[in-house]
Amino acid sequence: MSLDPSLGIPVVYLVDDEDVVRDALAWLLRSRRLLSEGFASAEAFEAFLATRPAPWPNAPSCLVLDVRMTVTSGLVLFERLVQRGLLPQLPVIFLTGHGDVPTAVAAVKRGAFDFVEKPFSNNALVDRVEQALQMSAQALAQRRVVDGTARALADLTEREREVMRLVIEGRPNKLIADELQISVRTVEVHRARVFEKMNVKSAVELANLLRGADPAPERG
Amino acid sequence: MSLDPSLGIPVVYLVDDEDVVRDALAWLLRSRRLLSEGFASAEAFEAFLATRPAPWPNAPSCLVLDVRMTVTSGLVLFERLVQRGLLPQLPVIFLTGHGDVPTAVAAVKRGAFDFVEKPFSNNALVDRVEQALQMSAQALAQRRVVDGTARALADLTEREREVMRLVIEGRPNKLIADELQISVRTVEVHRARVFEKMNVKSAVELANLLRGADPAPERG
DNA sequence: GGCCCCATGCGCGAAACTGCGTAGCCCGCG
DNA sequence: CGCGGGCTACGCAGTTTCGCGCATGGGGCC
Repeated sequence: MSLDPSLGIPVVYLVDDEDVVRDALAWLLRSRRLLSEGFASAEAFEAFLATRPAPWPNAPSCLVLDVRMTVTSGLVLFERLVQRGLLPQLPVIFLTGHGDVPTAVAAVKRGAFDFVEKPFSNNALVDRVEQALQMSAQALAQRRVVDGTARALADLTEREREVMRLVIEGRPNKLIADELQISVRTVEVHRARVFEKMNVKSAVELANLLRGADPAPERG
Repeated sequence: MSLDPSLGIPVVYLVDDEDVVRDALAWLLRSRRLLSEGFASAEAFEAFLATRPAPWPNAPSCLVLDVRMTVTSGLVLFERLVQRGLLPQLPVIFLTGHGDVPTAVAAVKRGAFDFVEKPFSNNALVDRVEQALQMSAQALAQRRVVDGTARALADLTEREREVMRLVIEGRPNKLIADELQISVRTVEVHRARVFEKMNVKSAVELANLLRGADPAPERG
């Protein structure tokens, strides 16, 4: 496997309230040439998050998270990360001492990357971490594309968006003009501007561009 | 929640080698007005599958599957169903007596709809079954669309597909003609035939149609 | 009063769509 | 063998749509 270097150096975040665990993990990861950063509580990690600029992470990252912690449980922190939409870019690997099937199943269904019981095999864990980083890299690349089109989209005029909507439904200018109660010429102007701003040359390209730019549904 | 009646009556398949469990589940489901069908082994269920016509299921269905069974484990059967691509249309709810986190996590990550420990709450299980049926119904509806376009696609000539490919890349007829070393007129003919066979009126509609007709990637 | 957005008109050339007709090729059917 | 039918390919002509430049005008906003 190989990570796109343009995405930056991968980082593994460790959140566990036991110093020894964090230290052991940090040592393990370091021995495999993986950079890590430790936090002793969910609060500490969230405080760290608050200092990060908006589009975060920008480097492939993953979170190794202890389920049971004092003050705030790993599950709660996880849920907050889900809410913030950080999941795809920051895959979460749970660590737990006490195997609890319903919790594990719920976490995975909710989008956790993995759920590992302690004690764990060093090899296996590092493998999972690397797979998580891989997924993060993919998500970051994907996000770049989506953000790009989203920014272009935001730059459109209201009218232009309106015209665009009808264009990507496949309607000819004439019908669009009719529907919006404006002249064909005006539609053409808007259409041209949309193509220009979205950096495409045809309606089909525009449609193709917009297909990848919307999220997928959830599961039960 | 409501199921599309055009999809047929929902069926819950029960695979468990213990008669009492099957009977209890059948009774439970029946009391909630859900049709079920029991199988005493993975083999029995697969034999049943073999008697089914190719596009199956055609009614919303789900499988309640015991993990531990003699002869063939539920996990093995599950894996075979995954291989056959039955998962989306036939969500699988695992039942297990012995909580095993790694197994549960692996199953869910592999696409199992749920993983429930015995003993379970009747209410909760029926809820999950109904959600699974709901998902199945969605998957079936989705499959219909995909199959429809796939059939139409298969009805195209080789040349027509070729032209179509370039059309949905957004290229004008002129360039397509150039690329295929044929006259513009011929391209127009093919293009028109493609639109006719695919039952669309514009290139954008065609692109939109083909977008939904391909599967999604996997997870680690 | 510039500046931007929206809207429109006119006109030209290019591209697209359609109908009608032609034609070679291959293949199966009687 | 001849004939119809499907596939591919092309031309001509007419209509429609598109793309674009040029010009005009009104309504906000700083």
